Amino acid sequence: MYGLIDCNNFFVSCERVFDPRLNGKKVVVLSNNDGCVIARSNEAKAAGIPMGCPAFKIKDYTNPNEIIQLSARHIMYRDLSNRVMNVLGNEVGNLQIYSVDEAFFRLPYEDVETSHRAMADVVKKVKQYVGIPVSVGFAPSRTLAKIANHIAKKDKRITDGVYWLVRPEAIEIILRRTPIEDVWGIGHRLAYSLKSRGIKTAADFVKMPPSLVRSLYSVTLERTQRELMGHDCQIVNPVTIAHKTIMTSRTFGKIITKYDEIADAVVTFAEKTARQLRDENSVAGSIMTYVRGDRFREDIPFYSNSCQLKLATPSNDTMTIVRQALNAFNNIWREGYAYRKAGVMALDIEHGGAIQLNVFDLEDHGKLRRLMTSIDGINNQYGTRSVKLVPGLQRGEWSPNQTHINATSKTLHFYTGIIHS
DNA sequence: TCTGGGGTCCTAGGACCC
DNA sequence: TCTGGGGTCCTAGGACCC
Repeated sequence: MYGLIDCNNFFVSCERVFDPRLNGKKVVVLSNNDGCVIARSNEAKAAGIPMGCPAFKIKDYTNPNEIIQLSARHIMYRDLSNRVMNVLGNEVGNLQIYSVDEAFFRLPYEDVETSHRAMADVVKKVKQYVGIPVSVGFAPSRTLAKIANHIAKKDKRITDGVYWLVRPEAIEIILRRTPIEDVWGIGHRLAYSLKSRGIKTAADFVKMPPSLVRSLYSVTLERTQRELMGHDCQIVNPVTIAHKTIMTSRTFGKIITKYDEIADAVVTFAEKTARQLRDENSVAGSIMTYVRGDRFREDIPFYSNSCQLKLATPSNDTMTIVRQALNAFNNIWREGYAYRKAGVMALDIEHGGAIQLNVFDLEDHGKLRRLMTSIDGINNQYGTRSVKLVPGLQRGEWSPNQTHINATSKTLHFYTGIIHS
């Protein structure tokens, strides 16, 4: 039996914690570049604004004067997420944190009654201590727990935020009411394909012969099907285990054409990637840099490319990562194109092995001098602003737009400074 | 005017080897 | 002119998730 706890409208709920005036209003939180909608209050959902809606299309759905648009503050969301997970972790073991706003766990007690009371209590405590509304769904598999959680959120008859989807007859009824595209693991491509075969609901899907599902599609989809039948297929790889890739990328706030300005972004992304590697006690075996133009502009030539380079020795050292990211960038840089996005990715990651030398371990002056010599060398080669030993993202020409930071919660200045982690 | 960022897994196909 | 069969490894790309 699996439980899934999921925060309701998480980013919007976070904003409301610090600004109660947002309660009852149509509120949306926008993606990094104020690009599109990544969280909606119930009121905004009721107005018909879809997830992922580009910000400039919001007016197609509702009077723009009635809706509050906010730039995302991911550092603050991460902070509140940790607090939610702490409250939850005190109550249940085997917590698998799946994303910033949801976690799976095993039945906390032997019997259903006690488990239900315990979880209803957790829902209350999270609201009371952290200020975030959450819902809990229980079911025999994680895919069904997703559906159960959805019901816990939607069904008005559920007043304590906890819903059990366990009895086979109940599961059957619910699957009949679940559109195929609402099943976890079935995106719009698969939903489109399945519908063309007459599979419209989760119940239709479960009736397909599993061997057919596998031969027509994949083992992944067959696992989803078995999960819907109530079998636990371990389809989740919780994010709490070590990362296999680490990426830092941004869409620029405007089109960038100059080498130095993009190199500045690449260096910044590489610094952050290296820092995260060290935070996770990992080293990367290779580094990839990519650049791309503006995919929505048809009036200018589009260019997109990437280059992956191995490191001589797996490393998490800022200097090493930055240098290789710039090497990769130099391989793909083309003069005369308009760039809108760049990113740096660490791959072939190894964990927990021998700790590599990194710049923050360098204490004696000889090492430090050699380090600075290296920095100078790189700066000479790539431009004076190439290397900065300041962790975190800098403000450059490429910086994303964030024009909707909620100014009313001024005490949160701390959260609004630099781009999110 | 304006369309995010950061992940995972699976598969097909090519390179290479014996 | 002829030119097998079977295996592994790697990569690119496509699908999905929040």
